[in-house]
Amino acid sequence: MPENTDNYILSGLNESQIEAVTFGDGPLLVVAGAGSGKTRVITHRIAYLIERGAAPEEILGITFTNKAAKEMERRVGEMAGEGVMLRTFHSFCALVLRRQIHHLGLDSSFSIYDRSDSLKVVRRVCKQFELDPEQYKPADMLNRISAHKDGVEPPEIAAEKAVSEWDEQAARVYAKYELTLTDSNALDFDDLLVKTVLLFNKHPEVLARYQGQYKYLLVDEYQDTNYVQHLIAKALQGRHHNITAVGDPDQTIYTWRGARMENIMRFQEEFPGARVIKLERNYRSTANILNAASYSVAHNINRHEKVLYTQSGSGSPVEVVGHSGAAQEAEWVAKTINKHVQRTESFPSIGILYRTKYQSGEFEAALSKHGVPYQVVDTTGLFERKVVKDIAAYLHLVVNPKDNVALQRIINVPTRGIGAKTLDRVTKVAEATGMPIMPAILDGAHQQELPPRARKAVDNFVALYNHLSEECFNASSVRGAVERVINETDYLASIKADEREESRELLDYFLGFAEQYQEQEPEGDLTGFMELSVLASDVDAWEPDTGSVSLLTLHSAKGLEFDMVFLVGVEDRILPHSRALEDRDVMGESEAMEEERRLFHVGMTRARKTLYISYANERMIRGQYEYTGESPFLQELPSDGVSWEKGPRAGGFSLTSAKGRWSRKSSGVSRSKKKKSPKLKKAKIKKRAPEKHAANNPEDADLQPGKKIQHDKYGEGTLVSINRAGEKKLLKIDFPEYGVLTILE
DNA sequence: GATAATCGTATTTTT
DNA sequence: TACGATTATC
Repeated sequence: MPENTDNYILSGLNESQIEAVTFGDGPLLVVAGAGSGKTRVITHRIAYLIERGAAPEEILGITFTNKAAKEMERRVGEMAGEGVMLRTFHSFCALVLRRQIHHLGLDSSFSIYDRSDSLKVVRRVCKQFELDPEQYKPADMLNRISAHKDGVEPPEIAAEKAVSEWDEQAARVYAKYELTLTDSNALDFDDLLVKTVLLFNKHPEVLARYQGQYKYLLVDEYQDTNYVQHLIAKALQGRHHNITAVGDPDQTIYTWRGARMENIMRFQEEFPGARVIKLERNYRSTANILNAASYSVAHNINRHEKVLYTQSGSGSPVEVVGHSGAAQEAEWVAKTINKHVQRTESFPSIGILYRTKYQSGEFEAALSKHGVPYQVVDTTGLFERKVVKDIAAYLHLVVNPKDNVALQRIINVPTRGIGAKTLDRVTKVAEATGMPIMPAILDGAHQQELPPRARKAVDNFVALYNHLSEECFNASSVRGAVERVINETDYLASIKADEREESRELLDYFLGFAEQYQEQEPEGDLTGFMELSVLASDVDAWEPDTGSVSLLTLHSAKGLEFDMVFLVGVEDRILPHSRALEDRDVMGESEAMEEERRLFHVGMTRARKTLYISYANERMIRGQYEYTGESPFLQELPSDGVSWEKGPRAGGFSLTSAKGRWSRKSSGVSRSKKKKSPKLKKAKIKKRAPEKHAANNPEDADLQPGKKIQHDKYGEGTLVSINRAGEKKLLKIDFPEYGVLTILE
């Protein structure tokens, strides 16, 4: 290896990292535990390859999110300049398909459907087939379709494989769904991957071109790749065999989306001669944090043994803190942050991590009440808001007139007298002509079929469409095009007065995004912008460490790190989420359960110095207070390096009478008034101090998991969990002699 | 055909 | 709770 490159590319790296960075040609798997510097290895390896003579254009780096791609681009840019292609699988495939999809007989102006678009199609198909929406839930159907696509199984295969009525119906819906998308010249997220594989299979000469171009392929987060993605990676490295995959099986948290840990586990079989390098030294966390996380995830059975070590000090203990309710938990987090800031007079990077999005509300309220700046990293961002989707639909339709979903979305938005009935007729007329709706009405197919009034309305719409097409075509910028659509449709005027301001704000953000897009992609056109608006998420725009606390889900926390982490809501049906508990099998734990545990592990390993884990005994779920209580995962933490603080013992509580029963009085009606601000949830500091009541029932507050309980039949036991069942409570109590029993009280 | 009121169901996680 | 979807009314 060239000696002179060592200093700036290799300095500060440990032995295994250097080995990975300087690995020569051939397949390489880097199994990198949390905090072991895997991103560094990738960026340095790219720099090394370039130093060693590879052209930047010959390198393709695949990341899991656009955000990660951007970050990597920045880091590679600093070390080795520009020109390396860094993208997600989805955006790379979109790029390939825009250029090559004509080989598959499709049109390069295709729309990309997000999940809600796809769901609309599935709903319509289900309705058409007159399927009972109870038994055949569109969302489940779509998940199934997606699973088939992940496995590159076309509808015919799906039908063959069906072993139940449900499977058969799903296959039928799948087939129709595919036809509908093709007619609309649209691809869904999965199609981006699947069509790319098809393209490569059917047209080896196209594949050969990409194989020739990309001599080096590096894939990050390999543990979360699915089958199609694996096929794409395999195809791309087919000529030079220079694939570097980096990942950590313990951080597989997307199996629900088809991620396969086996892609890592069986890497050597798939890529013969592959070298495997493990990165086992953790540079991020204190020993206590690392130890707690490792100990916990070691409870998974389906796992390859991996030992992480650190040379940092033990640090302060991991603190586990219980609370009576979710509001108290949030309050405690806010106060703890303030205390810390006052004591140290500094603002460390802080993350509040939770399992589900809806949990953010309590924290937003508490933080703003205490004047703590925060930002919610919300993935249901700008582009999924109705207002933005409406305007985007016009743009989609201009780019791709066949886009039936877009058309159906806006043909009567703002209302222009084209109701369900007219739309229905128009759809029928279009079907008769064999054309998608917009082309059909542009052709005047509706003229004879509609009553005068409806015809006029449709004619007006056609006129508007033509006008918009022209405007967009003539617009000097992407922003200009978007602006004209907003103006010419008179969209804002149609919004109810009290929501108009908010809509305006959202659209302003959208416009700002268009402008930003153009700055970054001077060559970019409307099609490119529309693509970005579907594939990008708000996480991509989020900037860490800006002197505010970050609120985010465990999933979106992947790959990030904070000085201080609050892992909150670590409760019975929240962290192992209730949905994961459902399919628990009798013999042991389900796959889903293990994934929840990995999620817990991912959360803990985000922390550098301080880790708090907290739970509440009660929280609002679906508008009702429910008992949750300690997560079973907490029992799996090591005793060393973890300190416990049970929730506040509020009020006197008569636990036992002579008969070992406990009395129960009326539970105070608790409520929390939380008016959700309709504004953008991103990066803003709310000033409101909502009323915060909570479950202040002293009895309940004292009935904490972990509490010793005397039972007249079974003796003393430890309360494991509490669930409310109507008027009664279901108590799970661990008795030394009998094990865990469930008692209805 | 548009609007308001009511009803029912969903909340895991995301490219 | 809170949203979307269906229904009732104008």
